[in-house]
Amino acid sequence: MSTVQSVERAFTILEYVSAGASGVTEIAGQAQLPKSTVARLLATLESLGAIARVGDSSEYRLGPRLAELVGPVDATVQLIAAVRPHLERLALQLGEGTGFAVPSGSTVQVASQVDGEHAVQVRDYSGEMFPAHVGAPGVCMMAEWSDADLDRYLARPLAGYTEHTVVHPQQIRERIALVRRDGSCWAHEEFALGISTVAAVVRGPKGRALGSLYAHGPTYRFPGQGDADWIAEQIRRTAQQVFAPPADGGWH
Amino acid sequence: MSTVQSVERAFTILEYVSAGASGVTEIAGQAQLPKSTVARLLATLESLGAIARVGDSSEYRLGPRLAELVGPVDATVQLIAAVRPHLERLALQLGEGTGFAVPSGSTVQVASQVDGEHAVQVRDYSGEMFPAHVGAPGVCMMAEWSDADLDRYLARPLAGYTEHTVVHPQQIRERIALVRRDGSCWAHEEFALGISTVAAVVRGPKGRALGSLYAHGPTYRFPGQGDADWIAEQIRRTAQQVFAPPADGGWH
DNA sequence: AGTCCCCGTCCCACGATGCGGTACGACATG
DNA sequence: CATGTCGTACCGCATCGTGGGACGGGGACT
Repeated sequence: MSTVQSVERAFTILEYVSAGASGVTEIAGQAQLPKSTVARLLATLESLGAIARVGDSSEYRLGPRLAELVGPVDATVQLIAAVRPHLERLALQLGEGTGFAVPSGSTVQVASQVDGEHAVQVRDYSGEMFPAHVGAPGVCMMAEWSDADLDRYLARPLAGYTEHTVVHPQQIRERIALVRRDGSCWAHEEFALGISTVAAVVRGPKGRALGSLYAHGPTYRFPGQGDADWIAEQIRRTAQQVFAPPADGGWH
Repeated sequence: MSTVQSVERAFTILEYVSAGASGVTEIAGQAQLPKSTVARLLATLESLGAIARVGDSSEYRLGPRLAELVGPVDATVQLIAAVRPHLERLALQLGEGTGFAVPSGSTVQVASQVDGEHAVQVRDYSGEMFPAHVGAPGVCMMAEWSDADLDRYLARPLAGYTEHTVVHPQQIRERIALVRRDGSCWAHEEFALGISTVAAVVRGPKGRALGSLYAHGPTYRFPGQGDADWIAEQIRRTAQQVFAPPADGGWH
């Protein structure tokens, strides 16, 4: 079936506005459309609430309407609330800090963090975002990506946060293969010197990966000698418990 | 300037899909449009990723594209991260539990909660949602609404969670007037028996209300005798500190 | 098994709507 | 003051979107 050109153009304009383009002429240039066409589509999107002008200017930003349609904030807040008791229990069990990161495009964002019991701690990263390849939580999320998404991500230059950050695409692919096999991932001093992290994904009731649950600590004591496998097992086990199915084996 | 009918229709369809309507015929009926028109617009939205079919069926759901455009999860997670140290400090200062609620349509959702020091505590409400009129945080958010939004909300039957919940529209209007004057709000045993809450809104750098910061405790000890005004002052002061402007008086 | 009903898809004729060029006023800059 | 750029409004045109209707598929019912 054919599609509607005007609607496709409207979404193109929304993408440019979302990406920061803000005036009629700028958007027309980027979208390769006549100004009058862009102006008319902008007026339509504005009347719908999909975009809004900034004050009296001719600069546009996304408006409230799309957020109203999507409404995902509630789900993420509930997810964080559901995960946090597990983070607290795990922090007591391991004696180290724990955290939960949610995917956000090709980054992951630290959504919740619980301190361990030691005086020497990992600082609070709550709210901060990292490229997906930088550290165990993100690599665990990447293991859930399609091949196409992974290829696209690895085709671009990747930032190294420390000299230990794995940035070579082939090495990233290999460790993703390991994550897919083992269900968890260790990273040492990759997003910050002196910090080690082990992560596993939290899956929702329907099996979709919602984020990564992890523990971290100073590399000099975490993991303790011979503890890495046991700690990884606790991480995987805790991640599975967040949305554990009933004992009869499944959801209906 | 004129607007583009096809784009308006596409958004109408998105609203019906978002609200749960799922098939061509159902949406056509609700939107009062011919089936072929709806089918073509659905096909366009599907090709854009704005909606997606559920498996091989003809049921539609919102697709990932809109969430990608909006991307508000990051902002809320960052907001929660920004607020939490203030909640922790305030909980220590007051000796009672504190919390932060974000607006979600005509409800408010408890986004973060910190326990007080007492053995007798308010239980964890993290993630839970309440109608805006039920309790201090929501009433503070309502004080930010336009008159039209307020009229619309008050025109419908309002749930009472306890016999103390204020559900009479005129009384709600009066207390909103008080919030607008005083900048904070007390509520006693309105969303749950035995719990008192005092709240004030947290404003972003540009003055927009982002959510409500509050303290709560068992009504028998909170507030202490003669403490209500002082506690309210601490709540307002803490709320203002979350995004305090520089000392020169403003943002530029 | 046959019939009926409803759904979603597709096709096509038609004209309404969207397109895009252009002019103009407002504003910023030198 | 001159110039350049922007956003808006207008208008002629024809392309694109509309909507009626046919059709095949699938499910329900007898």
